[in-house]
Amino acid sequence: MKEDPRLIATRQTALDAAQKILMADGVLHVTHGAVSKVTGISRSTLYRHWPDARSLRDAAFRCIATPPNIPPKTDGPLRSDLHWLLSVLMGALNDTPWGQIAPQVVAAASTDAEARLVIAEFMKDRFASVEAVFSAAIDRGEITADVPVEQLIELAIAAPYFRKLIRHATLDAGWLDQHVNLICNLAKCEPRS
Amino acid sequence: MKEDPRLIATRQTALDAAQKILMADGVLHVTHGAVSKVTGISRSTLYRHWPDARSLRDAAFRCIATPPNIPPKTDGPLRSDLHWLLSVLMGALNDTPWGQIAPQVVAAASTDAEARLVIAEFMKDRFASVEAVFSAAIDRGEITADVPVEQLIELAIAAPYFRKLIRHATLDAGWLDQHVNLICNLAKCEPRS
DNA sequence: CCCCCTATAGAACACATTGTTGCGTAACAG
DNA sequence: CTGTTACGCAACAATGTGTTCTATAGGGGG
Repeated sequence: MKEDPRLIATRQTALDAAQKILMADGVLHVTHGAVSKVTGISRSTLYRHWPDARSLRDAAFRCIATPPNIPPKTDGPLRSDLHWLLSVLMGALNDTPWGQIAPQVVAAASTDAEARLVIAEFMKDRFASVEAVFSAAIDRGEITADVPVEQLIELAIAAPYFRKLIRHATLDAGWLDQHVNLICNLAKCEPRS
Repeated sequence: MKEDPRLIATRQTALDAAQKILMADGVLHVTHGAVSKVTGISRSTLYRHWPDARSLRDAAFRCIATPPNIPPKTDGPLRSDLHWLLSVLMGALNDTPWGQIAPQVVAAASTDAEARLVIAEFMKDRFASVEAVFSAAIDRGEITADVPVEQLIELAIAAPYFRKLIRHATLDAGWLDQHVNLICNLAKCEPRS
């Protein structure tokens, strides 16, 4: 028993429109009425698919927040691996829908457990990627095992997000170079009590 | 000609209620009707003070976002100064209204220039505080002048905000110790090309 | 102390958004 | 071909938004 093609078509059309509205006008404007106006789909039909405004917004969020796959690279020197990985993250923030809606997900997360989950899973993947890079460096003996990897991962990821979401500063190649330098130095310098 | 005390009283009462609603239920629920219901102030009166929903919400935001004054301390060792300063910032994020509404300001900033301004000014103060600490350390000769101060400031501040707003992780004394250690190490370790 | 000014309360109004319901129609599946 | 199901449409209530009018109560200047 295959799924009714009408269901699929409606869902697809509506979600496409919802995403466009989300990115263009913000979460507040993602509404059954607005999607109906854009797509021509009846409002009651939309309500049948997404019973309330929240579920509609959540659906739009989830569509966009799907993380891009990050092909692993843990073979080169630490600096090289980190640079490549962070450039991917930076690119996602700069050039994908995720970068545009992330602030709104962050805000939603302050009152909404669902949004917190979206972020938590998203970040879990990011942390795992960076962690793999550091682990490989330790295995190679490039850095010692006693460096505070957890903290370095956090700093590595926090900086681009902070610049993008909070400071609204640019994320360009020049900044990335400096950032990677700093993290690498930190990973390789001896802790002084 | 003094200002009518009724104006002042109304504004005060309404803004207090608006702030409570903002923190408890989110920006969406800050509405003339809601404030009216809580305070007993007539809806028409509220509209006379704040002509539309946006101005009411902005007013509530601005009330809360007023930064706490940070008394400067730049006399001790770098580690001590930094620890003290960041503990103040951390405390603000943990225990003041600002920590609760910051996510919503961040989200608003993605589509609203007004909110971007609020954040920019807020961060400008924070950066200046940290910068003063580093400058003093350089003057004392505790660190060399060639450390990338700009980046260190950003890392120092980015980490607590990232943890609080995005990861929703705890900001406790133990974490702060580690964080300060890391930043200090970074400030004092020799760059390796 | 009194009068004028003005802020407030209250009600009525138009309008948009949110969400529900019932019904006729059209499309899909077996 | 027939039963099921999704769709569009219209009507509906409830809430939020914003305006306008009038009556009243409170404060300040003379």
